[in-house]
Amino acid sequence: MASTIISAAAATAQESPRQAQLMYERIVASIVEHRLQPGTKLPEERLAALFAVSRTQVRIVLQRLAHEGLVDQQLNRGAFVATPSRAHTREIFEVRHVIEPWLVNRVCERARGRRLAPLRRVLKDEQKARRANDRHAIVRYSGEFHRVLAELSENEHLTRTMHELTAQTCLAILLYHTPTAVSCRVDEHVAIVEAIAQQDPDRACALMREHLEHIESALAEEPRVVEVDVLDDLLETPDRTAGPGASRKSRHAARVRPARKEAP
Amino acid sequence: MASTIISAAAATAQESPRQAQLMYERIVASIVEHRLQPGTKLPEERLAALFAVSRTQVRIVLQRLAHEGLVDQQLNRGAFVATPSRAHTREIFEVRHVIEPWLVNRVCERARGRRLAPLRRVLKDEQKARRANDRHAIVRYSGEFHRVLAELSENEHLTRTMHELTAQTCLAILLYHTPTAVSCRVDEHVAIVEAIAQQDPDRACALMREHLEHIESALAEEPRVVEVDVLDDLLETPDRTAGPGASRKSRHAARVRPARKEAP
DNA sequence: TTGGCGCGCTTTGTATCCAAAATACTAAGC
DNA sequence: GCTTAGTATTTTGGATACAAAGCGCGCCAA
Repeated sequence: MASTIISAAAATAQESPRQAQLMYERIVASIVEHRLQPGTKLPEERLAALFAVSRTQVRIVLQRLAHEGLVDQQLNRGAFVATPSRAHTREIFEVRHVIEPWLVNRVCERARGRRLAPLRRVLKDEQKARRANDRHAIVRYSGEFHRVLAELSENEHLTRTMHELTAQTCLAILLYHTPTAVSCRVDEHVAIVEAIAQQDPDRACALMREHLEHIESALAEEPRVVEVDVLDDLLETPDRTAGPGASRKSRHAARVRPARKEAP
Repeated sequence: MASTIISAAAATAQESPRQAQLMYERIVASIVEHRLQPGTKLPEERLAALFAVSRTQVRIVLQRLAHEGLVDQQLNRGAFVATPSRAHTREIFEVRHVIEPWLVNRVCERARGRRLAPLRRVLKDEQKARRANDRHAIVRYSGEFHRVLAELSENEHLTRTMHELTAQTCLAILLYHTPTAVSCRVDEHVAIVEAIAQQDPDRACALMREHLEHIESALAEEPRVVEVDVLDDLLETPDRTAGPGASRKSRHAARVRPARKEAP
């Protein structure tokens, strides 16, 4: 309803791709911030209505998300937020173990002094979020740290890859996170940046490796059951100018994905 | 014409996605085998006719190829076989330098003895292609070697990544290859497998690093101008049962991408 | 009461249609 | 003769309409 108004005027020009891009970013953000649960169904019509675009645009975005491993498209059944298996999660961390120490090394070489500013900024945001106890922001900035690190490597390909990996990691954490363990301790991020700033690549790499191991070791073997609602939350994030009245939660309950049927 | 007949009967069932998958594989194969030149335009209607599918299917496949970095989609202008810049090419090799030594290590640990058979098979095919002086097959198997290596790592994510990287490397080689240099010397592949078989990870890694450096150092700074035709070749590969009459080359000349207009 | 089966509704998959943009062509002017 | 502007054609972008598959509900039977 509100969303319809937004783009009613813009519907004439090529505003569609803009809205679609927005939809993409909103979905990714929602996944990363743990506001969209793994397994949540993403019905095309529903998304089309939410973002005031045609199903064509929805499908393009869903295909992209599927390629990035954030969405699972099932034939004739629709798209669901990905539910990474434990094996898949292990692979994700395996890849991160390959890439991230290298990233740290590279950033040590290339980004001295002022160029580390973006990293420091994320640390600050992360700490702020932690003080405010804003769970959504905490998990977002935790991942953001790794993404910014990738950006500093100035390798576009790895940056994209890390974008995908961190987002998938967020899903894995949500699924396998044990209630007691803390996901991503900020002091470890701080220590890594310190080591980089001191031009100590070996130490920085070691810290990164430890850090990744800490995150992974905090994961349980069995996925916990997640309660599902959401989808309307997608509209919240962007313009928080809309006022608090808009943020009623879980109006429509979205179905979670049932057990997938195996090859018949 | 001929292609129309092929799928006329199958058009009823959900044969479309099958044909689309075929189209995807055929295009990738053509790129990898240097039968499709970088910059070649891929007109939707044309592909639709060639593979007897609707434009819808073509667009899905093109989007996928774009995401994999093999195709460059330009707004309102269409899809072109990617033309990786020199900078992009450097990135590709950077990533391969990160991943492949690790792959070698992993394969040393996991794949002993009989499990190396797939690698040995590729080596054999590669040597055969070399003896037959079949340029298309040579370049295909050269890349295949690295892909199979990734598969042996049993990490799906890295396997997919290597699939993309090797294909992109093929494009880069075609673009920047200096006429004198040989792209990928088979004896280096053999040596790597030997080192793996002897459970000598350090040596295997070193050889892989050298190998990658050799490939990269054979590239020129400036892209060479490539003559363009093709597109009909896409139909050749699959059923070579069709007889020699069908393989007339370069019937329609496909336009190469003109200089892209920068942000206006 | 419960389990299976069939029917109707919902949602997805696909093709086609229309509009807009770019390219190619033609003709006029310098 | 070459360049340039205007026009026609081709090609892409996007939405919609239609067909097929899935899913839930209710009914019937055990």
